[in-house]
Amino acid sequence: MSEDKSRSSAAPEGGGRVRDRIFQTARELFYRQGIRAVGVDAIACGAGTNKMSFYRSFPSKDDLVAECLKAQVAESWERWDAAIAPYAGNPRRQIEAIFEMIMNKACGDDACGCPLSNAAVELREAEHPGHQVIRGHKTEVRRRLRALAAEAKASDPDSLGDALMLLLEGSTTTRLTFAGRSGPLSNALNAVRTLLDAYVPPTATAAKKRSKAAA
Amino acid sequence: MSEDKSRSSAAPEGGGRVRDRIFQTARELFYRQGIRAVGVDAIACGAGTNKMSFYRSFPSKDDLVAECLKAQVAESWERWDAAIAPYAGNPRRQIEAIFEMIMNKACGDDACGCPLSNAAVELREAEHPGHQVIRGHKTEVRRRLRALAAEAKASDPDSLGDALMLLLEGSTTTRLTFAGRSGPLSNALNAVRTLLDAYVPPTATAAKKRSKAAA
DNA sequence: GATGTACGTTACCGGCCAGTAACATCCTCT
DNA sequence: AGAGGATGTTACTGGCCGGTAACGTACATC
Repeated sequence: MSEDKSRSSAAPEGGGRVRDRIFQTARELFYRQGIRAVGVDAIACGAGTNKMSFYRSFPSKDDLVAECLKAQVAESWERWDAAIAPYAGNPRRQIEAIFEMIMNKACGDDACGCPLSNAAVELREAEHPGHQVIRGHKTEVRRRLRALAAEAKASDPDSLGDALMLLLEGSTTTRLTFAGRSGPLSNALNAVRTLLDAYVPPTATAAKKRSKAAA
Repeated sequence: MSEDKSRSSAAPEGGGRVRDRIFQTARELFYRQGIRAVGVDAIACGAGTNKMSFYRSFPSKDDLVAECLKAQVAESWERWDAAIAPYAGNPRRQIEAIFEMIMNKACGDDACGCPLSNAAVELREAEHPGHQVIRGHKTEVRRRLRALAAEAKASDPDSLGDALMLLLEGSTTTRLTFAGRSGPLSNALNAVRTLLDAYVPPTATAAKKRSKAAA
């Protein structure tokens, strides 16, 4: 009982420790078992509290779901930016880095694909608050991939960007059916590099690598 | 005598009209609203009958789900075979035809992506009877795409086949988030053709097209 | 006319679901 | 010491879930 370690109530309003525990527990359970498969009782219990404390922190399960998706979006962009940061000015390498990051994260050993895409399957009611979160995120992914393709001076940036997005979505999706890297995503990076080679015309800087391969 | 068509007891057990109505209703509702979102009451009611008749035809909802997935697999291969049949001996054209078929079916105007992939998201319990159906289907898709890539004399058939599968899965997945063809799948065929061009070495028969484009 | 079969109807079960009320506790800050 | 806020506890509602029992009805065949 007296085994308490950390105690701080600095959050401005409604934000306490219990809320964070519930939030993290919910994100994990939603991701592992699916949103519809997890009840608020299971979330509260998994967070070491009870349903009453849940409803003191969140107005409803749907609101929690939407908030979890928003947090997922934010974390996703953090990883995205961190992945491409080391290769600023090298859009081709940045694109590869994004896919490497995805391979390790959403397609890793204990991964279950993309939480946003999975949520899009589970939440079919058009009025669910999580819908615009998902759609906004995917739209931004598409925009950024197209922008990177343009920065890489692709012959058709929109086409390349969309192709990369399809590969990305396909990679996370197949992760749910094929365990580990045994599935087609083992060749995802090959596909990315092939598309880059095909869409990005040989420039002066890239010519040396290309001529070297041809020799 | 007992050789009538609609009423014979040729079906081993339980094959009637109500069963078919329930089956078709379930497939439609599962596809549109999701498997977990549809209860047996809604299925029976949608089929113009009641829950009791449901359980006279199917031992459980999970069995019905698995049977729906099996039917989906069978129909999927029918469409696949019908799509590639006109282009026998032309694997490259067959691959394009498959994607065209997918664009019209799983990514059509009123489509909700791939029922099998969606089911993989919703059915996370490892012991669900539908799991092996999904996995078997996706494995066969992968095998056939790789075989087509090999038949097309791709430089790396497995890599091309997997890339095509990722594009395919990505196309159906993005359909749930982007309405109509507004999403990245508008460039799916471009990606397919680009990959085919990149993986399939220019042969004598393909050289004329390629040299024509280069001129 | 008897029988069997397919189907409809009603009622019910236990369990889980999302969500709430009322009350007790404890911690923290003043 | 006292107050207020955050949390735990118990019990509850109403509804839907998957699944079942018992019974009634229509029909077709023999």
